[in-house]
Amino acid sequence: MLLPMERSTATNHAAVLDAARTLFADHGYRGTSMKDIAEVLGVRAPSLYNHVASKQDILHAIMDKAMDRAITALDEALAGISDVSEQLRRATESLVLDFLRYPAEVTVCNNEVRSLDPGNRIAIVAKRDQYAGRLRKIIEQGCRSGRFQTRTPQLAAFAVLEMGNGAKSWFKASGRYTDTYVAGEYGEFALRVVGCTDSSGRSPSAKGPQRSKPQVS
Amino acid sequence: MLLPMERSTATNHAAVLDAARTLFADHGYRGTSMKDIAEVLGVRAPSLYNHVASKQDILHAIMDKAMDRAITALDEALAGISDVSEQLRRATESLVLDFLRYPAEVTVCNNEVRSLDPGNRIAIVAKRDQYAGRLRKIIEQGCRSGRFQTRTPQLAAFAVLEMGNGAKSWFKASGRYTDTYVAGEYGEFALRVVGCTDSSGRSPSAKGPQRSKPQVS
DNA sequence: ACTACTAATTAACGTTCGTTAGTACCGTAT
DNA sequence: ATACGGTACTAACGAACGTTAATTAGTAGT
Repeated sequence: MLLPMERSTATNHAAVLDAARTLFADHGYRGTSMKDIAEVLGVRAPSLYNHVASKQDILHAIMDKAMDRAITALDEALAGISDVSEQLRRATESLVLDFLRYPAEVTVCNNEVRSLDPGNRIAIVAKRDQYAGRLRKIIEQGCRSGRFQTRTPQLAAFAVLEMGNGAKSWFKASGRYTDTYVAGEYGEFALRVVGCTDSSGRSPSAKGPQRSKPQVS
Repeated sequence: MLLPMERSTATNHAAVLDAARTLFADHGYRGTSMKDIAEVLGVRAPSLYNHVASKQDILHAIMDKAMDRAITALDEALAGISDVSEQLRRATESLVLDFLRYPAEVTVCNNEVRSLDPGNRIAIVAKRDQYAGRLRKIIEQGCRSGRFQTRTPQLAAFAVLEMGNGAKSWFKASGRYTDTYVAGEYGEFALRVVGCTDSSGRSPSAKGPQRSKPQVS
C-alpha cells in the first residue's frame, strides 16, 4: 500500500481539522455540531470518530497547531536581531502576517479558549502567555534602554497585540493591500505606540521610503 | 400598587439581562442555558418567560443597550470639540472607558454578533458600523488637514478600535491603574498611531505633564 | 370577600447534541 | 481465495436544550 486510497474526497485527520476550523471560526465551538463538520466532508457524523477521538480533541488540535505555528514564526522573525526597535517591528509584522494568513485559526484561538477542557486550556493559555510575554519583554527592554518612550510598557504591549485583530477583520473585507504591506504598516503603528523615534535605518515617517507598495488585489 | 413588591431578590426584565450579561460574556450565548440564567436569579428556567420573550431577545436587548450607550458616550465626548486631534483623543478615551466600565457588554458585542438572528444582526451591525465610521472619519479628516501622518487612515482606524480590547482584557487582570488613567494612555496611543505631532495643548510626550496619576487599587 | 394580575411552579413537548455499538463494504496483502 | 485493516454506514443511547401548557400562590384594588 504505497499510495493512499484515492477517493473523491479524502477524509483523514487533517481534513477533519480543516473543515472544523472554518466552522468553529464562523459559528463557534458550541455552535458547530459534529454533523456540521461531517457534512462539509460529505460524510455522516459518526464516521468522524475514525479520525479523531472527540469534538474537544478537534478544538485542542486546531489551537495547539496554531499556537505552535505563531511561536515558530516569531522565533524566525527575531532570529539574529539584536536591535530592539527592529525586534518590535519584526515581531509585530510576524504577528499581523500570521493573523492575515490564518484568520480562522486566530479567530478560534481568540474566542474559544473558554471552550477548552481544563487540562487543554492551561496548556494553550501557557503558550499564549509565552507569546505575549516575549512581546512585552521587547517593549520593556526598549523602555529601559531609552529607545522607547511610554509610561506604560505593559499597556502598550497589549495595545500592539490587539491591533492585529483589527487588521484581520478589516483585511477580510477590503482587498486593497497585500498582507505584507498591511503587516508593514502595523509594524510602524507598533513603533509609534511605544514612542520610538529612531527605528534604526528604516524610516517610521510617512515621508520616508516605503517598504512595499500597496497593491490592488 | 405604588411600591413594587419587595422580594428578597426582585426578578424583572433588567435583572434577567444583568444575569445573562455575565454568563454570555464568560461562556458565550450558546454555552449559556436558560437554566443557567435562572439559577443566578434563584428561579426555574420557565419563570424567565414572564419577563422576556425568548433567549434571543435577551441577547438582542443586551447588545442594543450596550451599543446605544457607547454611541451616546461618543456623542458627549465629541460635543463642541472642533480640533481634530482633540476629537481623536476624546473619542479614544470614550471608547476605552466604555470598554473598561462595561467589559461584559463589550465582550458580548464583540463575540456574539454571529449568534443574533438575521433581523437583529443587521440592526446591531448598523450601529456598530456607525460607531466605527465616525472614528474613521475623524482620522481621515486629520489626514486631509495634514495634522495626522499616516498612509492608511482606514487601517489606523481599525488599529485604534481594536486597541481598546487589549485594555479591557488587561485591565481585568491587573488593578494598578484607574480606568481614566488607562483611557488617557490609550488616547495618547491613538494620536501616536495616526502620526499626530501636535496635539493642541496637551503633551503627547512622556516627559510632559500627566493628565492623571496612576493609582494602586 | 371577590376579582384581577403577576410571577412562580411542575410536567412535558419535540429537537438536537456527542458519542457508542454493531455491521457492511472495499482495497490490499498473504 | 481468504483474511485483514481501514472506513463508512444505520441505529440507538442518554442528556440537555428552548419553549409551552396548566396550575398554584400571593398581592392589590374594589
